[in-house]
Amino acid sequence: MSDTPQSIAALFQHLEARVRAALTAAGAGEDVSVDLAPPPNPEMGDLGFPCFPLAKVLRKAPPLIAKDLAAAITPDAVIAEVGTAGPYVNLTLRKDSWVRVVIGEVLREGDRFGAATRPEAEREHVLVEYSAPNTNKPLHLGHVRNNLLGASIAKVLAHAGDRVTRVNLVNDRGVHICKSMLAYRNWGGGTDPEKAEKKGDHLVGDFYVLFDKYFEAEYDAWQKSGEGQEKLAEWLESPKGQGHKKAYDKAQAAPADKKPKKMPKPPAEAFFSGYKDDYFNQQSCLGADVREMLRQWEAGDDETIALWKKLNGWVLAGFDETYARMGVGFEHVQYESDTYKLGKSLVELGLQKGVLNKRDDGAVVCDLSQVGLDGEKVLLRSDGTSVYMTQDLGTAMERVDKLAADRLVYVVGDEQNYHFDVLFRILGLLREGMTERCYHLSYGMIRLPEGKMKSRTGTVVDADDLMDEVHALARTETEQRADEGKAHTAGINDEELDARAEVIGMAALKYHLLKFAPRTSFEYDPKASIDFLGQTGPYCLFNYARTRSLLRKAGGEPSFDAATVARLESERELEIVRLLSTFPDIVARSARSYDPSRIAEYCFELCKSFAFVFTDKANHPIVTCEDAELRAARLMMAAAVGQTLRVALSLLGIDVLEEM
RNA sequence: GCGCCCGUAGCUCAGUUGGAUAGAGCGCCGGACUUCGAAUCCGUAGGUCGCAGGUUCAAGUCCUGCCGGGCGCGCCA
Repeated sequence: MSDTPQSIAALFQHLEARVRAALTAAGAGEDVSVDLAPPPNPEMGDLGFPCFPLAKVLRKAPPLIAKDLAAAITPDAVIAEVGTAGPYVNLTLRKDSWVRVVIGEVLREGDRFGAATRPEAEREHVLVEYSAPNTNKPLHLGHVRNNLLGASIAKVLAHAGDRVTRVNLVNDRGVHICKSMLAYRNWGGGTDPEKAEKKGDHLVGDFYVLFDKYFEAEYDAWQKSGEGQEKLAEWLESPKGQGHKKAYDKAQAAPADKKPKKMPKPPAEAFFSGYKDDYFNQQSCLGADVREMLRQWEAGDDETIALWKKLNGWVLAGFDETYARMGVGFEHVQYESDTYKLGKSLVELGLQKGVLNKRDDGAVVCDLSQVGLDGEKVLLRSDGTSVYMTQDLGTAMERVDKLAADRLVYVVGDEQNYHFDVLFRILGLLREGMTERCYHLSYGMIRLPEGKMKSRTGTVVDADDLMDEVHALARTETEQRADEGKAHTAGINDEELDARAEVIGMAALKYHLLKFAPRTSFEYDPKASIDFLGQTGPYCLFNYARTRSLLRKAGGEPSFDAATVARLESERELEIVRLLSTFPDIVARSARSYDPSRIAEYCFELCKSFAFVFTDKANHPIVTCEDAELRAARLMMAAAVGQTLRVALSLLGIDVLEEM
């Protein structure tokens, strides 16, 4: 009795040890896992486990084993009762010590609640790379998901006990950057963000679109030219062209109910859309200009570098504004213009180790059959230049060696799944154990009702516009409530109104994008993203505000008292306590599975459970409770809910409001 | 053609190392504002978990095949 656990973790450990002891006494081996989970019905108990796996070892019927085990686990300072339900053993906890430990820990730990504490030596250094924007156009909805996901998982990992470094690898060089630069030089007329009254990233993005417009016109004209028609005719005669024509004719001739889902394009259209990249690289004047510009950039041409620096400066300044508003940041920012040459020395190492080999044409490749994949991957072109994969290999190795990272997490869309699979496996070839250190936090694309987002054609949801939009909606909502005299908005000034609208709008957006598991791809519904009803950010904020309102009315934060808090004993109150007790485990699971949506889900569950008690004024009065001791206990509970909610929401990057 | 991911309520999605009666939001329908904040709360209805086999004491979860959808498979990034 003297060894009553003083923390949630100790309490669970104690329970597991009691169960383990009973299992061992019954003759089960150490390998049988103890898996305590709440029974489907609270009347059965608080935690239970099935005895099926023991049947083989003990050679007895599961219900009999359950009976024996239940008898072997005697009540103690935390276990009130042990019962069985068929093959299940169920523990009922002593509610007083249970409530005392849980609420006590929440209020004692404050913003550290749910955080894993481990010795410094055991903390791993995790590097989270996210955002990784191209400096040729502004950020869009896809980047928003990436940024929110990356920023959130970084916070979750840190809370779960890792040492986290957030890294941005800015893609600031290459053909696509030169397209914007060329368009600006040709048709920009010396404009700048100030003259154009436009954020720098948007201004540069306009030139990227402009380049594409000119290029399309050029390509269009070429298609009608003799040379274009000649190429088309050549293709139509080729086996590939013939094959396509056959498929096209067949689809055309098919009866209406047997048409294929995806109609093949008319032959000419199919050829020209497929030939676009070849045209850009072979015939296009603009393409040649862009390549020449890239060549000059690599040669360090003063004028080109100056232009590059000017445009990149504008874009990065624009990004900084967007990042700041989203509440995301980085400890390290790397630029590809600095890192793109990394990896070449690794290729040497790989050749020495014999895991890479030089092909007859001079290219250095990795035979992927070594790692269970098909084909080979080129790491150095025959002209000796490196590819994207080579840079990634070099960057990864450098992060491990120079930044002393134990683990590398890459937040990148799922269209690059294969790339990272290959990358991690080749890293493993170059150095033992590297594969296991890497994780690709892959996430699904967000589709628009019109289909896929394409920045060149302008069918994008711009990040800045999106934030303006959610802000405006939250503002309208808040004003409306002020007018109706409902909300706590009477007499607040415009500045405060705006600040609240920003928090509420961003909460709606962030929650909406983080509540889906990362791998889930979904269609972007503008209405749902700013929804305030149901499982949403504003709903969570609202319930947090309710807890704060209670404490204000009661005259401030309650001080914890173990004897008093034990007065919480209704089923609904105990459900809240149970939920609070699981938060540390939720954080750990979220970190382990790299999935912030578990935190989002948890926030909602906790809110719902609190709202149930909060609105049950007949049976659960809080501030108005006449029993002073019970009132104090419930205020502690409200404080604990608010505290936990604030921590959980902060892991999603969501700020809270005292009033809304 | 090959590889990976997905298919769960009308819609959008959860579902832990396989465990007890598969959940939530939205929508629908029906209730609840003289009382701590109705941006709320409670309740009802809604399921052959894509299909067919298999493994297991136990399968939405694991294996195989098929159907349907997405993504990828370059000396691009």
